[in-house]
Amino acid sequence: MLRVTPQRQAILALINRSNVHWDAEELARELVQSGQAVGIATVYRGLSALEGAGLIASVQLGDRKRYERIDKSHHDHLVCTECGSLEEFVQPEIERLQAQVAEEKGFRMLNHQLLLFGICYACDNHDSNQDLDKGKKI
Amino acid sequence: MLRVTPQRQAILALINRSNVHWDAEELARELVQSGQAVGIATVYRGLSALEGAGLIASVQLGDRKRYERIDKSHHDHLVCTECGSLEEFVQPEIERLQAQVAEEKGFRMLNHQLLLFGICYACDNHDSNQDLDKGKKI
DNA sequence: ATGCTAATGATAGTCATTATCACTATCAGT
DNA sequence: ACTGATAGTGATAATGACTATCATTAGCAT
Repeated sequence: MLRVTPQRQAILALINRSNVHWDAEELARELVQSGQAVGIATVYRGLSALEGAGLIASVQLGDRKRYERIDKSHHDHLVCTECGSLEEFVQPEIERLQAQVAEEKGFRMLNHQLLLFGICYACDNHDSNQDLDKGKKI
Repeated sequence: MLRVTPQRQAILALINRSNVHWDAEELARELVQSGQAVGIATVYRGLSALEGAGLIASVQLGDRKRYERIDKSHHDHLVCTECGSLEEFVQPEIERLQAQVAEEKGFRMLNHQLLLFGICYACDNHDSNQDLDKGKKI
């Protein structure tokens, strides 16, 4: 049922090629620049389909949804509210405790999302830099 | 600067009166029914102001933001993707490990959000009930 | 009581995402 | 390879949650 199209291949390739956390608009812009423009609606549908197929993963950040490549290992995110950057981390013990909580509550956990909001090292140590004020807030 | 108005008192009272996780629309509807109608824009501003003042808390769920009363203790949420219900839980060890991760990364954590998505006990054991299909998906 | 200014509320606007729809492309079965 | 069923595309309209605007109202510091 899920068809392989040039548009989806382009989207998938771009996401798998880097550690960037893309949102639909950024991805569409990048595809235009690389000469393989894809309609914005198709980008949204493609991202949704690829996520459904387990080929990419997503992080819901406020009103925006960002997509990233799939790692071998699940990870969570540190979100800098100054510059919008996402940093990844892995903490197996947290994962284990989450599963344990769900188990205790009779809750069949399918998924989870852990976001730590705050100021990243770079922003915390260079906040005299006025340029950073232009960074997107979350 | 933050003024006390009947509208905000009504909003605060409603949220503090129950364990319900309200969103702006639901709250506005409830206020209309209780005879103290408040403009939808005022509800949004009131919720934001009350959260800023530390009188209520919020959980960002997909595209919607829900508000809840402040407990003595921080808690996280189990989100049922079948019926949309929110269940709360506390796991101090997870909290501690989060702080430790941030510390190690040189990240100044200000806040966090942990959501466990899945099927709650009620939905998991009564999914033959067709009515549940009408439940709002997250 | 008075005035400064925050708050209200009706409504218009914003913005990310989804639906629509005519058309195109994939792919399974011949 | 041909072809039909149907999934995908893309331009654009629609949706829906939230925010801005602005004239008017109302806390609250003095």
